[in-house]
Amino acid sequence: MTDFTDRQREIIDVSIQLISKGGIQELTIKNISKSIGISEPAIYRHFSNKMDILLGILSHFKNNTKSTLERITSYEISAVKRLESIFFSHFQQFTAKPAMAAVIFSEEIFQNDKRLSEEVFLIMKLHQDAISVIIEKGQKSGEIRSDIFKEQLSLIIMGTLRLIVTKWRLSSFSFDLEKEGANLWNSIKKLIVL
Amino acid sequence: MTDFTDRQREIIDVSIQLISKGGIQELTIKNISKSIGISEPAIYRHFSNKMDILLGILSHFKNNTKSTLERITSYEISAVKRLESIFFSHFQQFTAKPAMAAVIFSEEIFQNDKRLSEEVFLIMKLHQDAISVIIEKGQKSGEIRSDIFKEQLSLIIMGTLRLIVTKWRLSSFSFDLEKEGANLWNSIKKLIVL
Amino acid sequence: MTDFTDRQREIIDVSIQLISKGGIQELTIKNISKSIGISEPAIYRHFSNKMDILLGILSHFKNNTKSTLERITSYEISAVKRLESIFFSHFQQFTAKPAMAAVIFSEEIFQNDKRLSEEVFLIMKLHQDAISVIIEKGQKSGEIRSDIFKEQLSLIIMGTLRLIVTKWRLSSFSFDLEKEGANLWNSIKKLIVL
Amino acid sequence: MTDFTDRQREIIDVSIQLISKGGIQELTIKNISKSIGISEPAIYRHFSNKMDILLGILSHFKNNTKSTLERITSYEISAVKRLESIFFSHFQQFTAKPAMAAVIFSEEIFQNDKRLSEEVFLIMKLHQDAISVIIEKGQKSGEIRSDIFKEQLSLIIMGTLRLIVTKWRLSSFSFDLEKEGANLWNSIKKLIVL
DNA sequence: GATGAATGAGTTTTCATTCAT
DNA sequence: AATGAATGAAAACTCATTCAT
Repeated sequence: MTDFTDRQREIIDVSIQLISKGGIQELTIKNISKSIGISEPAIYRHFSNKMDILLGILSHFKNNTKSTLERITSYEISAVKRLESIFFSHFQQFTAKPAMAAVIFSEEIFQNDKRLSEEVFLIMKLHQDAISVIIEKGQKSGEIRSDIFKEQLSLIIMGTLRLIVTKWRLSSFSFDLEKEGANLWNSIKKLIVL
Repeated sequence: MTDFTDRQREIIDVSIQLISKGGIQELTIKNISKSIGISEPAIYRHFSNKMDILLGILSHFKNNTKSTLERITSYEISAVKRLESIFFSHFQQFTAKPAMAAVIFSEEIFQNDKRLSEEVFLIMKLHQDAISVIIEKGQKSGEIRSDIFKEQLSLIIMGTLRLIVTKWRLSSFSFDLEKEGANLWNSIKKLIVL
Repeated sequence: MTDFTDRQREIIDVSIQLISKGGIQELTIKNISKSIGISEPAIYRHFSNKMDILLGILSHFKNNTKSTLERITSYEISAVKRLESIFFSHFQQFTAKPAMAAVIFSEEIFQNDKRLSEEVFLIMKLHQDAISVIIEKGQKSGEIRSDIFKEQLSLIIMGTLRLIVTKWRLSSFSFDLEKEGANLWNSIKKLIVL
Repeated sequence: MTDFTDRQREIIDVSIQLISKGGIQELTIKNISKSIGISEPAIYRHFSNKMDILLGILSHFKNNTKSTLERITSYEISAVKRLESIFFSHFQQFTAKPAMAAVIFSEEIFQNDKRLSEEVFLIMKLHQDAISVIIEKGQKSGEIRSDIFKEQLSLIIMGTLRLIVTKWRLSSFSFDLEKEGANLWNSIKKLIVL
């Protein structure tokens, strides 16, 4: 749970935007420094190298994921409502920071280094485990259908969520993600509740 | 429907493998030429620049997609069987050429150029339209439930397909994609058939 | 005969160690400050720039050389004993501070600046003149053979001394310099005394 | 016994000159390329990195040393003449290529990497072993005095040789190395022959 | 005395591409 | 169809130094 300084947060933020705009190829120290308005060497006062910036991005995502999931888990609501909350909180976050959408589901960006890809895998598992646990409870309480394994239901839910976000991004954010997402969720609900 | 020479096909193939291994950062003329065993300038005999290689990759994917979809559309089978065929033919292809799995769903790779991202968008739409059409037919014939829009069903199906492939890749191809994919498809079937 | 503050002496000391470890390339303000445990700008409170640190090192060597030579010259002993004292006092100093051995005979380190290389030349001359004077006395008193010019004898003595120190250093100080040096000196004595 | 291309030999040559002029700090890819008159990246066609250039320099020295020593060993001459040949051939080489003198005895230059320092150590040992063997023969044949160990005599000879070369270099090559060297050798001869 | 933040100039190295052969 | 040699541009990173606090 690393604590970042203001400048570090700024660098992470700008980096996410750069990746979102043109892929990792766009994430250069020059581009970061230009975006912030400081010199290139100044970046190295705040992160000892580029890898550390990428790890910073992932750490930021992980903290985000953790606190969102913890918040939702703390609510006293039904399983389906819980899943809905996860769905909707993602859409809210992406609408607020569209750049995040381009990076958080792009495992490819982080695949060229073990430490990075492991971290990505961990974040993915965090989501999946949380969703699986919720589904399991829903299945036990009779809220959610039990004729399909919870792992598969969680795959279907997450996959759908990811794809609509990807489409939203590829369409240059041309539709209302929160609205379309809500519609989509209603359809998923129809499929999984008893 | 560009026709590629043997060498061009070789370059495209090797390029897909390189991207699969380490992201686009790994796709350099040097790496391509080293993998093939020819000199760097030799690459330029076959593609006039790097962009053309990337376009070549996408053209290859598009041709693949088209012929697969055409083949499946030509069969006289039910809508559900058709969807299943699309699912399974993907899993077969990825199992045969795992590198493809890392590239075909990675829109981020091609996002830094308009011609590339448009091409990516087109391939995605090709799939989606085909699936939508099939679902529509299935809904009309009473095979598939009609209380959910075909666009949404197609999103759910494609999203799930994509995510299991991504997981397979991130796990370093550590499970049997064809088997797990078949299981998953059975679950999806339960959800969408009447 | 500059007087150094404690901090300045510390910086000079640490600098010698750094050069000893990895050549001048290792002597950076960052490395100095890290070794001491203060910030980089803090170094500039004590030396106005890097050149001044290098001059400080040489000044330190010069003071050392001078006082050693003066001390030895003050003794009322024979010429041969005097030469032996110079030899042995070097070995003692290097054994106590091995890092010095790597720097004091490395004229190359200081060659890229006139002020530095002149200073180096001067220190070398200090040694040589002292040795020459002693040899001359020894030759006049009949202690040392006179069929070889004092300049050449001094070259032979100093060259041998330097080389054994270099070998000691290149062997990572793996033998007892004082012992081996004493043996070597006995052999030299055989060569030069009548 | 690596074979170098013309360009590689040129790079090695220029590198030795640069180091001679201003120490390793002067040996930058920029300076090399500027001296030769090609671009910086062009250097990398001929050496894959800077380390390889340094290894190239040492390989050059090693080959030189080996062939010189082999040549001298092949002559049917007395031990003393042999030593003299080694002495004189060094002085000839340095007079022809003064830059070499600044690099070949500067172990410090190569100390920041294991592979380099090991290679330096090896070259030094090559010389020393050759001289030791010659001295041993001379002692057996009664040519050279036997009351001093051959290792020590070799140290004295090599140390003296090195120091006069260093002085020649520090004096900006201001005296005739071959002449002064010859005088010095005559004095050494007086010391070691019976 | 000391530090956090910053910078201009420079380091090694890689990249896509060109050209003469 | 292929290669050896080369290059301009740019990459990540380091260095000595400055300045406000």
